[in-house]
Amino acid sequence: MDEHYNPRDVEQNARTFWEDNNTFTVREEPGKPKYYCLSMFPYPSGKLHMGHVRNYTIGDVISRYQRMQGKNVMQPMGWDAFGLPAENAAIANRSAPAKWTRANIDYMKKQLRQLGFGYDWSRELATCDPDYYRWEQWFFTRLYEKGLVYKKMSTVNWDPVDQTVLANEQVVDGRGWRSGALVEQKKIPQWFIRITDYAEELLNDLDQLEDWPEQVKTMQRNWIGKSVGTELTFPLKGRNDGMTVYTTRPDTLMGVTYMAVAADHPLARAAAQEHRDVADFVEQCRNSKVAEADMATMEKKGVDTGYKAIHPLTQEEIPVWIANFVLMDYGTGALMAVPAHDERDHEFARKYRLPIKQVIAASDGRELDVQEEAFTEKGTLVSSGKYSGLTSEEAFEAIADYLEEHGIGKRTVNYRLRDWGVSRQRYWGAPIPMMTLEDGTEMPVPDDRLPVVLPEDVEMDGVQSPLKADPEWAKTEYRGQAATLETDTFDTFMESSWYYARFCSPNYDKGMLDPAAANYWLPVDQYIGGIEHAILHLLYARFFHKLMRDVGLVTSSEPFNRLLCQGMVLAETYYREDESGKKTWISPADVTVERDNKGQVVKAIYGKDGQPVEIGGVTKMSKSKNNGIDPQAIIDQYGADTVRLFMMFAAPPEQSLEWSDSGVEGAHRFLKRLWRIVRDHVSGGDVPAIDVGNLSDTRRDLRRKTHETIAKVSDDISRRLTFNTTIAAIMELLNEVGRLEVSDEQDRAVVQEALDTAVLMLSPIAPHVSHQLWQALGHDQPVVDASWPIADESAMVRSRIEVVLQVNGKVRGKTEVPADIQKADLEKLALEHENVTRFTEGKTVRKVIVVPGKLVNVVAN
RNA sequence: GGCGGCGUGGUGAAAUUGGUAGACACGACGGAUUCAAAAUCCGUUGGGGUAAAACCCGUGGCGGUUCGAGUCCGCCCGCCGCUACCA
Repeated sequence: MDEHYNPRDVEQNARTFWEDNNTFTVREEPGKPKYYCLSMFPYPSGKLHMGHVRNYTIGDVISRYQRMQGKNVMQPMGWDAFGLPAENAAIANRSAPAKWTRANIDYMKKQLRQLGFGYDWSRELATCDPDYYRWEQWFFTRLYEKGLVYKKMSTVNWDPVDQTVLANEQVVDGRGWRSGALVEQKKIPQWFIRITDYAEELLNDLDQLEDWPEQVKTMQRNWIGKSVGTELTFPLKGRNDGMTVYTTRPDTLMGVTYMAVAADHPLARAAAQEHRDVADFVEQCRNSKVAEADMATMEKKGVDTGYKAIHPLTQEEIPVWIANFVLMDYGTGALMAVPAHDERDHEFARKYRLPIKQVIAASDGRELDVQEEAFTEKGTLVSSGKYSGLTSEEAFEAIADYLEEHGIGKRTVNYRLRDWGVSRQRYWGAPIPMMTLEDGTEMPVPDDRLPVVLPEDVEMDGVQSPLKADPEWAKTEYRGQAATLETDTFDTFMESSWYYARFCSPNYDKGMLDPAAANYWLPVDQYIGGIEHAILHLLYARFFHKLMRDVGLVTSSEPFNRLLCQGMVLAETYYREDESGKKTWISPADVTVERDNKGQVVKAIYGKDGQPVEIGGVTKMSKSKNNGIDPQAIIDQYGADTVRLFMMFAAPPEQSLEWSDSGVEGAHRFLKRLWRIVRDHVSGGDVPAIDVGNLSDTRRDLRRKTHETIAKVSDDISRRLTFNTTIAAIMELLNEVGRLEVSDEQDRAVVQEALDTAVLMLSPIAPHVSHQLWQALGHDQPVVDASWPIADESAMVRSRIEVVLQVNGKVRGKTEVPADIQKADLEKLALEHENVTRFTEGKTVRKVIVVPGKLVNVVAN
């Protein structure tokens, strides 16, 4: 064993061993419990960033732990290879997106290997490979046949920078979620998948996902946005048609004082034909709709159409307004306004002096002034004719019944979720396998012509997709009839919605999935990825899984049993400001900090000129703040194990993690120390077996610590997924080893057990150094195949324990007592304790609370 | 505005079921080793208080429940994330 820890050699050796032995190549083994551990695959942007390193380290730790539990562990890796950055890079470099992408994949794969992740590389896939997207195209045509795909002309979000259509979900504050450009409105024919057909199931099945963070499930529920209400039609005075509205509060029907429609609503257009001011207002709404960045402060505005609706119960005439807060896309694009019981309606009514009529009273009878403030809770109906006195719930049913009986309305369920638009006007994506015949018929590309291959040898001009620029590409024929292929490509969320399933049979060429393999491995046991995918990716993947089930490819209904969302990686920022207030961000790698003698940072110095810089606070690593730390530099300096160890130690996985150079050094120091302790120990030669029945107190103490650590670490790593406390516990164990004065062979025997245990438990986190140390400790079997240690209950038994003595809840002393002490004896002992009597003197003891094995609290006053 | 999360030493954090607040690290300070430094090892390290103890204060703030609250409840302040008028 080498004198010093040399990560470069140690890590190279371990990697060579794993590669030579195909350690991580797995196949289905019926009868052996499987464990499918998946980390979200990366977009091959060029090189790994710290977020990847964190994500993949968590996945690898879990995988290696499960392997040591005897599971048949599959941990695959691949590439989410389609997407816009490749096009942008290709334009900048005057090369092809495919070439750029494949070069990035090669480099990042090398980095992943260097980090020692135990992937089954034989399963590697890239979504830009025709063998992959071929089956996506095949699947899409199945969905088309099932009527789950349709095309519609619709107003879509047009991103003028990316030259692409964005889904509603991809528009953030009226801007493209990637480019940040203001989104424009444009009408384009688009392909849609009917995710709304599955809205109910996607919502209900969330309840089965016990091991998903509650936060993510809540976000998905809100996104699906189910509401139960009533649709009802108000006749319009002097017109043949009526206006249909959707309400979740039919119990407030008697409080309607005006109606409101969206500016795009047919009624608004009709009114615009008749009145100049209405036309102006409609035009104004259309232009301001998406350009308005801060909708929260947007003033509610409206205009009276002049139309009158007839209240279906009272036959009263109600004015119809156009209001800028009514959305055409939700419900029917029109609503019945009940200003007394809805905040938006209230604000609007006050502004335009429309009447406010109370019809709900608070259930607890408290006085309300609905002229001042809307009362939005449910309660008891008042001023509602025959419905007065009913509760909101009763009135909901009674009024809905009435409307249905009289053919005025019906109960309706509404979702906020919209269908999934999958067309993109980009080049670098999977071609949508549809074609249009000369006679205008649209049909899917037949199976035997799939895949529709994306040409890779192209030149990007930055304006038009090469698919659209080349008039020849789309030309085809069908049964003698000329036809043209669709030149749009799929949303890249399509590829990432099923890759987890393809990993089960990545090279299968007889179908999308090999059902035997898919049903052996699926569902994924543990999925790990960033919280930013909490809604979109995870919802689409869940949707795809149900679609695949309904096509007969898988038997399960949900793809991911357990989900872990890791937090962001943050770093300090530094900057300088010039006279104009422009900030120049300086990389933390070029800055050194000075501290006062309390350890407080007082100054930051730029290494290149020795002058101070401003400290800008800790934020997510990003290009814009120039605070990204390149993992490669850290790996080169300290080795992969140090990086992995630091990442797992600095914070629990769900929390954000702050990068710290000194923390990295600390992690490295720990590994060096471990190396030295093992080296010193093994230099003493072989050790005898532990004479368990005949241990001195100090040896028994160390042995107890060893087994307590096993118990704690096993729980932390499997149930709690708190790797930071795992590492802390192993450090404690080693500190304990260091404290034991080794004087004879039995001392060495308990030290051997402690070190064996420490190395085993550290091996999922720092696998390279553990590989070597395990050998050095005298084991022939590689640590990666070793069994996880099992805590020996008998070694954890204590004969004496320390209990805390409290008076009125304050700690007044501690005392060591036999572990099996009787409650009465312990109570007596406590009351006689010197420091306890000091505080009970002159008082009456009212009560004594004994928590067995923990504490005694004497209550006295 | 809504929903969710968080707030603990100089710093990252721990405290798992309401039961010893600050484990484990980082940093800082002191010491050993060294010609010197790096590396390494040992010690101290929430604040006040003391010769040392005792003791007092302390988990964003105020209140409450409890024998006992970082943990539960209410209100308030601050930070972060998601979401954006969903009838």
